[in-house]
Amino acid sequence: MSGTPRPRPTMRDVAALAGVSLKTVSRVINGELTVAADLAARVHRATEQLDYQPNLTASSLRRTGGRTRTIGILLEDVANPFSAALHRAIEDVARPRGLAVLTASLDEQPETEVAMALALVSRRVDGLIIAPTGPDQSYLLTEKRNGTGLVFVDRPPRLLDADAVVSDNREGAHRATTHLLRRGHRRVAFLGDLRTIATAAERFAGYRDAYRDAGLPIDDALICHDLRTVAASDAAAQQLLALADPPTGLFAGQNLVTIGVIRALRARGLQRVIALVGFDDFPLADLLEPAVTVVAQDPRRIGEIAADVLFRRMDGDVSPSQVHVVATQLIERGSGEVRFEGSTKRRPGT
Amino acid sequence: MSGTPRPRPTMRDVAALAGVSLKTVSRVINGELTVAADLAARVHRATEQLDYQPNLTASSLRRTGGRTRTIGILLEDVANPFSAALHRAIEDVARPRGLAVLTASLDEQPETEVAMALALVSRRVDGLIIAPTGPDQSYLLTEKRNGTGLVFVDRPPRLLDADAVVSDNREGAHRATTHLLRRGHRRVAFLGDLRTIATAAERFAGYRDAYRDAGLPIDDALICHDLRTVAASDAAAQQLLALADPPTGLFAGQNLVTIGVIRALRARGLQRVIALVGFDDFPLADLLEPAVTVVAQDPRRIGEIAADVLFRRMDGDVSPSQVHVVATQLIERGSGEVRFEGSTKRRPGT
DNA sequence: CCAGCGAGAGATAACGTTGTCTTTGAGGAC
DNA sequence: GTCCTCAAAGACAACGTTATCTCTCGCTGG
Repeated sequence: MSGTPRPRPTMRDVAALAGVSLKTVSRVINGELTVAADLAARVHRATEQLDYQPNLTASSLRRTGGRTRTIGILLEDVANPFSAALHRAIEDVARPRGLAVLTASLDEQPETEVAMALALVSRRVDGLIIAPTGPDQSYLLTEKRNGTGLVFVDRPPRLLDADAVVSDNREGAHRATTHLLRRGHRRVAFLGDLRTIATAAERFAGYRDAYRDAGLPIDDALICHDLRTVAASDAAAQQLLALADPPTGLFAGQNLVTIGVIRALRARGLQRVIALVGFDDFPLADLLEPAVTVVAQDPRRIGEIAADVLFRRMDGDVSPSQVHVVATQLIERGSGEVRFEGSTKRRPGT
Repeated sequence: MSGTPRPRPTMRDVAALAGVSLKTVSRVINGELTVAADLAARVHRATEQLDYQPNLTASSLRRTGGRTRTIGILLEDVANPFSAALHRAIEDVARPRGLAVLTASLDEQPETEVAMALALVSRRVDGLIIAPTGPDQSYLLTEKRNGTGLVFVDRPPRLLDADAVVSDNREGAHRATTHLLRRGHRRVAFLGDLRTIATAAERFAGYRDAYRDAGLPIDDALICHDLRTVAASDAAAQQLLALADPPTGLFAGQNLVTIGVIRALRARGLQRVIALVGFDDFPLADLLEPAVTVVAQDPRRIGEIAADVLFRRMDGDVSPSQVHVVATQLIERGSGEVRFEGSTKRRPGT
């Protein structure tokens, strides 16, 4: 039916049909007010008749500053709830400004981060919001100097001076751990993501701070790092629970880790015996039994702030870059309020 | 430190530094093999020295066909798990082809659909994957004729001939309902999303089919349409459960509806008494008690097929458009296997 | 009545690239 | 040596816009 693609109408075609000059069409399309009403009307009629769609590619090439009205977002994984909420929040701030949003998932692969950042730079995005995964963002130095807005989220940039918006990971982890210590637990295990990830390291630091502030010693046997999947976390938690002197409370330093830990507790029927606090909220946490106590981050807020900061930079703000810290919130739902009673020794039969 | 943005280096600058012509630089950048090795090396050295990044905006303006190496995806909401999984699957197919991905959320607003589609068209995306929300996609007719690839997901297009990839909603709902009828339930309630949404209508049709095939009558008092939120679904379910002659089984025709229904069942302590099957799987459905039986869609598969079809179209495939139907899968987890025993009459005290 | 002005409209060049054509020169056949 | 061929490299125009400059009026004020 359609056959070979027909050439798209251009401003030239509109101008010819409306009987005006090319530049007049440009003025009308861009809403400049120096065009007589009757000419503007003729132009509008012509655009409709031809179904003309302006070519933003050409326009940004010519336009001063080369603005494309497009920004880029690099996230860990658009399908994970934290990233997705961040994404949505940024989109909501960008839309009213007429900005389109390019997205990509990095999957903790530094090479992907560089490749995608450059791919978006080649498309001349006006700004970039990045949840960095590599150990070095200096590859963006030239870009920053060239005028591209640059804001980091979730984790601060390294070897590059730029704005960042992050959760208060250390403080949140401190609160979670203290929450358990206050309820009588002395053996609180830490289960966390890859230590090379800045947020994971911060959360571990918060855990240690809490022990130090409570004047209690940490048993290194209760520390599990580098858990990247639900399955790995499940296995690690099961191993902890099988210790001769097992933990009575668990602090899970990440979303998927929390899920894995819950599976482990269920498998051993300990979900009402062993206390659990997770870092980062997740859907349905309140419908599980027991409902899961978490330190909730606020991805929407992080996204909104990041977008605001980005747009200020894109509008020419050259004040010194800043790290914005977004507070976390401890949500008590039950799993974290299980008190420690009795012996820390292993219950017979489990 | 950075001060005013410096102008970006162009191919011209690279050419000057390397002592070759502009066109030679273009050839090297595009990997054409007709350049002598020593010249190519000089060019590479110059690009690195200047930190040159090709301008894809300019290149797609000039390039035959005006390809931008960018596609657009319009989803209901990038933050909902179904859309996010779809998004991720498409991204995974697009990445190896060097395509960047523009995304936007439509929130069931037809005007947003049109506005965002045109915004992406203005940016000259090579293809569009759309989960349509409006009643009429004919506004894309010109675009299709102009050569933009066009594939619809989740719901078929209306008043426009184009490819679509959808779940087998009717069959899935039929299976879910039959599953309940086979376990002795005679009063199975239907709770669904807005009837104007094509998928919701299909799922309701499947529910009716199942009753018809079983030779049983439907009680219209057990039908609840137009549930858009968890809260509304909760309330609607509670009302159903309070009927003098309440349902003994529930079919929830959508994600959020299922969650609302679970809340209602919990509130009345009926989660092990009344059977529930939900349409569309969701994270942690297996960790709830009882675990939730669902008809799972396969958003990854839908996304992969949509991307494949899109790329074929972009590569010039002009065969007649087609609707690809992706099978659903009934996952028995417990909530849907509760049998009906005894009277359909209201249990005293509930 | 005419210089001067300002606003509306058009002509032209340019943005950074690639398509196409032309030039250059090395190498081979006669 | 001459002619032809062919590959490499460059010159130039063009993609669809917008920035800038110029031109044309109609009006105002003296």
